[in-house]
Amino acid sequence: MPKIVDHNAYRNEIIQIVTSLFAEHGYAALGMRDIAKALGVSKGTLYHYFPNKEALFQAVCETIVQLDLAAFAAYHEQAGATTLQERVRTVLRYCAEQEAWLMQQYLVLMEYVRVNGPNELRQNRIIQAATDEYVAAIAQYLGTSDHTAVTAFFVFLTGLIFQRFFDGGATDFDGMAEWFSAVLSASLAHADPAGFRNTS
Amino acid sequence: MPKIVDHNAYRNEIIQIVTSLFAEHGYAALGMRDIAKALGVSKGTLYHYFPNKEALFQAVCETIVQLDLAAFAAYHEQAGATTLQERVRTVLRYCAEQEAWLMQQYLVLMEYVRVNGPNELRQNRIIQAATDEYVAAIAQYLGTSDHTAVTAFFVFLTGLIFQRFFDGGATDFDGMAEWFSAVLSASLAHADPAGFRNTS
Amino acid sequence: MPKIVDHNAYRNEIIQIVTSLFAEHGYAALGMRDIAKALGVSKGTLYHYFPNKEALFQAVCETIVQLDLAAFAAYHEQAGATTLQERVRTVLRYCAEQEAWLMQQYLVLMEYVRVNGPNELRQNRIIQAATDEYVAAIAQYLGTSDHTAVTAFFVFLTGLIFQRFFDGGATDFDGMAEWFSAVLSASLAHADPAGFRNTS
Amino acid sequence: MPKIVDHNAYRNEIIQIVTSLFAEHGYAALGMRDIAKALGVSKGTLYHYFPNKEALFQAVCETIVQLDLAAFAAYHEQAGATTLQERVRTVLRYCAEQEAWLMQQYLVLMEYVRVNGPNELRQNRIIQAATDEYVAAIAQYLGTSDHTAVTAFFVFLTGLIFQRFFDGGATDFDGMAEWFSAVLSASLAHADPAGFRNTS
DNA sequence: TATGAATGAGTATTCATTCAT
DNA sequence: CATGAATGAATACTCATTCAT
Repeated sequence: MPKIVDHNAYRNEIIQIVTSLFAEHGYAALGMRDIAKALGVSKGTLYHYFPNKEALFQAVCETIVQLDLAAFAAYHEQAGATTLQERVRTVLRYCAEQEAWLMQQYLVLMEYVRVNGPNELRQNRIIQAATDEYVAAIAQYLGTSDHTAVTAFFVFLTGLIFQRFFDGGATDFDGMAEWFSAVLSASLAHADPAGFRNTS
Repeated sequence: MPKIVDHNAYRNEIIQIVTSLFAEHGYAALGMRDIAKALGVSKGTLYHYFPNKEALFQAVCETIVQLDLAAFAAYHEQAGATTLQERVRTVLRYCAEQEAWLMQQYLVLMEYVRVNGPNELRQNRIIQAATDEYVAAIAQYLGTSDHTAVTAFFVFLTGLIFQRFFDGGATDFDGMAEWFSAVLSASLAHADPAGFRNTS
Repeated sequence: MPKIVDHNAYRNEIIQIVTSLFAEHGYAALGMRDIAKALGVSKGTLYHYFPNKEALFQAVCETIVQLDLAAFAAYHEQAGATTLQERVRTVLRYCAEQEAWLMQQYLVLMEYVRVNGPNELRQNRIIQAATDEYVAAIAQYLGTSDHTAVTAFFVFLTGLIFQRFFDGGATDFDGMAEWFSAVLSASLAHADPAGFRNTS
Repeated sequence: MPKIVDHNAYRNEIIQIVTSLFAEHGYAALGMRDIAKALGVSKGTLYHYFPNKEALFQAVCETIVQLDLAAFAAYHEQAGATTLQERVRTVLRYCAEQEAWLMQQYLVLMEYVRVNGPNELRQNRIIQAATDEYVAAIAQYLGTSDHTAVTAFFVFLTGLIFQRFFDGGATDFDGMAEWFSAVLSASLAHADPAGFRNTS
C-alpha cells in the first residue's frame, strides 16, 4: 500500500490552486518552481502528478471551462428569467459581473498560444470544444436553435470584453448590451416567429 | 553599420523593420540577438537606439496603429462603395482579408499587456486612443453618427477575429458577417431614417 | 507482484530480464523507473532486491559472460566443423552473426567501467576471468595450445567489432576475417605442425 | 571594435583545456558548469564559443585526431626505422607507450556514443574519417598499399588496447606485438614481393 | 513485502543587458 | 558610434533514492 494519498483527488486539488496562479501571473511568468513552492511541495512531486507544464496548463484549462459553465448555470437558475429578452439580458449581466475573471482567462490563453506557437493550439481541440460548449449552453438557455445568432452573441460578448480591456473600460458595457440585446431579440423573433420555447 | 547618421531617422527605420518581426514571432520568442541580426547590426548598436527591449516594443506598438488606419483608408478608397450596405460589407471584407495580420497585431498587443502588467495599460492612453481612431474611421466611412452602433460593429469584428483564432477558423466568417451586416443595417436605418450621408 | 516468494530465485529472474534491458538501452539511459515498469513491479520492490542501481548492474554484468559462453558452445556444436580452417571460420562466422549483440555487451561493459571508475575494474577479477574463459573456450574448440595465437585471435575479433562500430560498418567483416583466417591458420600450422587435435 | 579577443584563438585555447577535462572525467560526468568553472569563465561565455555541449565535444574529437597524428609523426621521425619489420615494431612501440592515453580517448568516445545514441554516431563522419586518417598514416609509414593488411593492423591494435584494458594489463603487449608483427610482415612480404618502398 | 509519493540536487540551455575596447 | 565578449540568473525537466503506509 502506498502512502495514503488519493492521486486523483490531489491532482484536482493542485489544479484548483494552480488555476488562480496562472490567472494571476500568466503562463510564462509562472515557473514550475513557483508553482511547487505555492503548493508547498517539491518540483519533483509536481512532476509526479503532471508530466510537464503544458499538461498542467491544459488540465487547468479544462477545469476552467467546467467551472464557468457551472457558474453560469447557477447564475441563471437564480435569476429565473422567463422571456427571451430577459434571458438575453441575464447572459449579458452575467458577463458584466464576471468580466474581470473572464478577461484573465483570455489573457492567459493568449499568452499560452504565443509561447507554444499557434499551430499547436489549432490542433488542440480543447479550446474549440470549450467554445462549442459555451455556445450550446447559451443556445439552450435562450431556447433557440438559431446557431448563427447565438454564435454572434458569443462573438459579441468576447469582443466586448476585449474592447473594454483595451480601452480601460471606457466603452459602456450597458449601452453596448442594450444595443445588442435589441438587435438580437429582433433577429431571434424574426427567425423564430413561433416564439420562444423554454427548453432548459 | 547604419547608413543613416541621423539618430531619429535610423530609429524609425529600425521600428519599421522590427514591427514585422514582432508581428511574426511575438514578443517573447524574438530575442534582441535575432532583432540585431535581422537589422544587420550588433546588439550593442541596437541598445544605442533603444535602452531596452520593452522600449523598442512600445515604439513598435505605436507605429502599428498608423499603419492600419492608412491601410484601411487605401482599401476603402479603392473599393468605392456608395450605399450603407455596401460600405458595411466593404469593412467586413477588409477584415476578412486582413484577418491573419489583424490577429497578429492583437497577439502582440496582448503580449504587451503581459509584459507591462494590465495596470499600466489602463493608464496608457495609446491603445484607447487607437481604438477611438479606429471607431472614428469606420463611423466616418459609414457616414453615421450612431456611435453605439459603430462601436458595436467594431466590437463584433474584434470578437469574430478572436473567435476564429481560438476555434481554428471553424466559425464561418461570411455567415457571421452576413448576419451582423443585416442587423447593423437595420439598426442604422432605423436610427438614422433620413438616410445615409457620405461625409468622407 | 512477484509470483515467486523465494528471494534469491526472484532476484535471478529480475537479472535475466534486466540484462536485455541494459543491453538495449545502456546504463545511463535506463532508469530505475523504466526497469520497474518493465518488470511489472514498483520501484520500491526493486529496491528490496537490489540496494541500488549499481548493484543491479553488476549482477547483470556477471550474468552476461555465462550467457555468451553457452551461446558459443551451442553454436559450434551445431556447426560441427572438423578441420582447423573450418573451425577458425566457424568462430568468425559466429562473431559476424552475433556482432550487434556482442557490441551491445561491450558497450554495457564500458559503462560499467565509467560507473565504477577504471581503477576498480583493475582490481575486479570478473572481467579478466571472463576474458580467460573466452580465450580458453576458443583454444579448446580450435584444439590448439598456442595461447598467444588464440589470444591474438580474440584480440582481433574484439578490435574488429569495435572498428565496425566506430565506422558504421564501413570495414568489411568478411575481408578482414579472410585475411586473419589465413594468417592465423598459417601461424598455427607452423607452430603446431603435428596438426590439429580436436580436444573438445 | 569589440573587446580585443581573437575568437578563433580563444576557441582553440578552450578546446585544448577541455580535451584533458573530457579525458579525465568522461562526457556525462563533466557538466558545462564544470567546464566553465575550469576555464574560469561563465557558462554564458562558454556558450558564446560553442553552441552546445555536443559541438564542444566534437571540436575536441577533431582536435584529438590531429594531435595524435602529429604525435605519431614526431615519434616515427625520431625513431628513424628503415626496414618494414622495424617500422611495424615502431608503430607497436608507439601504441605501447601511448596506451593509457589512447584508451582514455576510446573510453570517452564510447561514453559519448551511449549518451547520444549510436545512430547519431553512425551519421557522423568524424570518427570514420579519423579512422581513415589513422590507417592512411600507418599505410604511408609502412610504405604499403595493402589496405586490408593495414586495416587489420589497426584493428589488432585497437583490440589489443581494449583487451589489456579489460584484463587489467594481464595480456602481454610485447608478446602479442611480436606475434602480430611476424604474421603481418609475412603477409606484407608475400603480397608485396617487390619489397618495401619507403614513401614517407 | 510492497507500494508509489516525495524529494532536491542535478542537467543543458537561453537571453536581456553591460561594458571594455 | 559600434562591437561582440561576458555575465548570471532563470527555465523546464530528470532521476536515484528514501520512507510512510
